[in-house]
Amino acid sequence: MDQGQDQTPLPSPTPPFFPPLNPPYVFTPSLPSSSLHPPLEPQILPDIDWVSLLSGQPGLGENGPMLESTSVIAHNGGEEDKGIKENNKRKGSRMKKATRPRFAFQTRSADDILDDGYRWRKYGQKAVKNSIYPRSYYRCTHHTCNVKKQVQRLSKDTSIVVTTYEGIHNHPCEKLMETLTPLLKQMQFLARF
DNA sequence: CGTTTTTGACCTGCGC
DNA sequence: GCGCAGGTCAAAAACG
Repeated sequence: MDQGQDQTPLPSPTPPFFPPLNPPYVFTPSLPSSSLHPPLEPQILPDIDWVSLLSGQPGLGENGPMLESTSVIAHNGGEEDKGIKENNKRKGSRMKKATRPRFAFQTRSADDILDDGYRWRKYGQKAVKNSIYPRSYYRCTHHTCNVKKQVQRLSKDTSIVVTTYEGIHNHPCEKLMETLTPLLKQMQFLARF
């Protein structure tokens, strides 16, 4: 099932998603380009315990010590990934050893699904303890790409969606290419004169 | 009819 | 060892 993606060299240091870049990131709002939701006021959110969040520790969360916070928000396979490594130390074929980079950010949005330019297929949904909202699991639909993301709405502040990306896309952003291709063609055409 | 979503079952790690 | 929680699989259903 898994295909040894771990050895895949990272194509670039660029985060696997668009557009969040520098954590802690408050991305407001993030809505599909086609949607017509009224814009929401940008707002600085309270700190979150990203260590717990990113390492998949129990208590992801919305309750408890979560607000004690730290600035660690992106994981790149370094020391901070202990939790992930432990979590993936499995013998089954479906597990990876995983030192995959993980990034998480919050979005104040009415939509759970952010339009980040990539296509995702949902492969699971789980009820989360102490949360009225389930967590959804998505995988990039590109056949050679193994990037995953988790999406969960905070029950504490229902306007906030926490999205966690895991892995790096090894292919261009489809939507970006869609936009750029006609432009490139036009440039090539003009370049002939 | 191909693709995506839904959802229950299964697997694993962790705490007690 | 047991139960719980998180993550994934995979068959069936839904959708375009």
